[in-house]
Amino acid sequence: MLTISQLASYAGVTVRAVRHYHAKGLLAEPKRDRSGYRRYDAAAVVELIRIRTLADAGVPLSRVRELLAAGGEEFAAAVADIDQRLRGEIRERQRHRERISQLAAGDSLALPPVAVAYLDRMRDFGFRERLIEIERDSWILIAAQIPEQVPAFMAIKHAQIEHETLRRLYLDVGDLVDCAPDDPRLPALADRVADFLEAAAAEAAAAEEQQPISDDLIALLDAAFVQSFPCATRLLELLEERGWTGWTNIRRKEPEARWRIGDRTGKGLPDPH
Amino acid sequence: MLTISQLASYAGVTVRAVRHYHAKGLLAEPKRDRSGYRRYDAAAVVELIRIRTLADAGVPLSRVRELLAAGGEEFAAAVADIDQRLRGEIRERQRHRERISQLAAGDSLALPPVAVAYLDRMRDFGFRERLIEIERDSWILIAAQIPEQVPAFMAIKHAQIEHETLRRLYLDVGDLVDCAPDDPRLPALADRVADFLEAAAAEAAAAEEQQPISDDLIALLDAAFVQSFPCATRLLELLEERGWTGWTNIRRKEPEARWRIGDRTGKGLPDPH
DNA sequence: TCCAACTATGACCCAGCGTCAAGGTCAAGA
DNA sequence: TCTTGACCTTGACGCTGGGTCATAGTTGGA
Repeated sequence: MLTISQLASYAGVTVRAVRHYHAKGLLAEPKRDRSGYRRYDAAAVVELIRIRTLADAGVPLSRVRELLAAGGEEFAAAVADIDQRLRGEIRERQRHRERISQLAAGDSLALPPVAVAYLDRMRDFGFRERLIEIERDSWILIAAQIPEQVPAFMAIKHAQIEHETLRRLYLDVGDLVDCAPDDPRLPALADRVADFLEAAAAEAAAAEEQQPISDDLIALLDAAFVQSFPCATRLLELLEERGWTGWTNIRRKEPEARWRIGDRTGKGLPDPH
Repeated sequence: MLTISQLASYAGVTVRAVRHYHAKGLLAEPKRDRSGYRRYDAAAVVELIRIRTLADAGVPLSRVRELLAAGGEEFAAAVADIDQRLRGEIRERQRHRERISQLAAGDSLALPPVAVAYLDRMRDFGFRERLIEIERDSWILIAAQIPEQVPAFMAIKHAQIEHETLRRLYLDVGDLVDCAPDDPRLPALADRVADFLEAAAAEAAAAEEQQPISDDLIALLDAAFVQSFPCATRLLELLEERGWTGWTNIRRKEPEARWRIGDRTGKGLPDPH
């Protein structure tokens, strides 16, 4: 008669595994000797090897019993099932490999290549790194919500950044990214933004109407902007004085505002569902 | 400010996952409102999306923090590491697929094709199914211990089974597989076995010396034989009377026997290590 | 005011064992 | 005979990535 460690070593498994199989009901508990030790016969070795053979072939322990008892057809069906699971797991890892290599290639997480290209273009033009990070985070949010619309928006953004007047305006916004709310340059900047919007109002409105974004996302993006840009609240106030409201989706102020940027009460961010 | 479910749905994860990331220290706990509810800002959404992006690429959570903080080089190194792990997991599943398909092809678990062929040959010759099962179990044990020697032994067995006199002897052993220990045919069978051994002694000894098997394995195989063959003990006794000892490795009885077949005291099966 | 939907914490669950912990047993050497 | 080291026993926690209750407090709209 064999002790548990002899049994285990004959079958090439650990003692712990044998006990585990007992606990799972895969291997019958043998009789005990007078001191309570398990004592096995040769048949137990054969059974344990059969269990291991299945387990080593990727059969989950929960199905081992079924397969040990199965005849040809059931066995084949179960094997087909397990093989399908294995293929699924392989495909999953392969997708993971693709994704992770893309992450390693791009310099920024969770962004499509077009967006990374846009951020690089901003660097080319000498935008401040802080502002680029704010942009990056905005696009992470957008890509997470409406990934299919990102290319269209990126096309607009690329056009905008190549537009000299607009680019200078952006650059100047970037220069004030860390300024205090009472910075004297803010009102002048607000004037320029308002002037530009007046000049390009029709054009901008048309572009924005093309792809409507949900209010939720706009509110989230505005909130992100305000949080990472200390004097943003002040700038938005100045713009409101000049008849414009919002930032992500800036538009002429209407008589009654339905939501406000920087609103921290939660009203501006209803459940997106 | 966002509630946890709003945060979760913006990032496309479950509330439970968010709390799990808090518990793991991946996502900073936000401030609470007066009722103890977590309140998030837009930056938390970005951070959560970054975490999900990594997790969705197969990065284990335990490494996510490291990768979020990593610069280009460290990131690349970590990615290479993770990719290697993924490849290993893929290879493992592929091996599993191979093994399991082999199991589905062969009619018996844990046996190499040569052994399956031998068992089929036994069926051709009309051996009893019980005896075939005993053979199968023996070969499972052998294949588990010394897989590399199985083909050599199988060659011997194939030769033996094609040898008519020997085959008839085996067949008659098989016919007595379920007999009682006092069956009158047993002594006659023992005589025939002894006679055959006398005649083929030199030959058999030479064949067995070729590939020595460990005493442990021989004892295990003999024990398996005795357990599944009720009158085996009696048959072995009769053979001992005729000057032969053992079964798996049957040989002339020596003046002092170092181990005995069917010995249930454990002495015959020392730790194989 | 009530109810549905949310939030909080805590705990158990899955696989397949590895790894202590704490104590009992056994065989052999001094 | 005592000791020592190698076994044996059960029980419990750990890992991964959360899912799924359970119980209780909160919120918001009708």
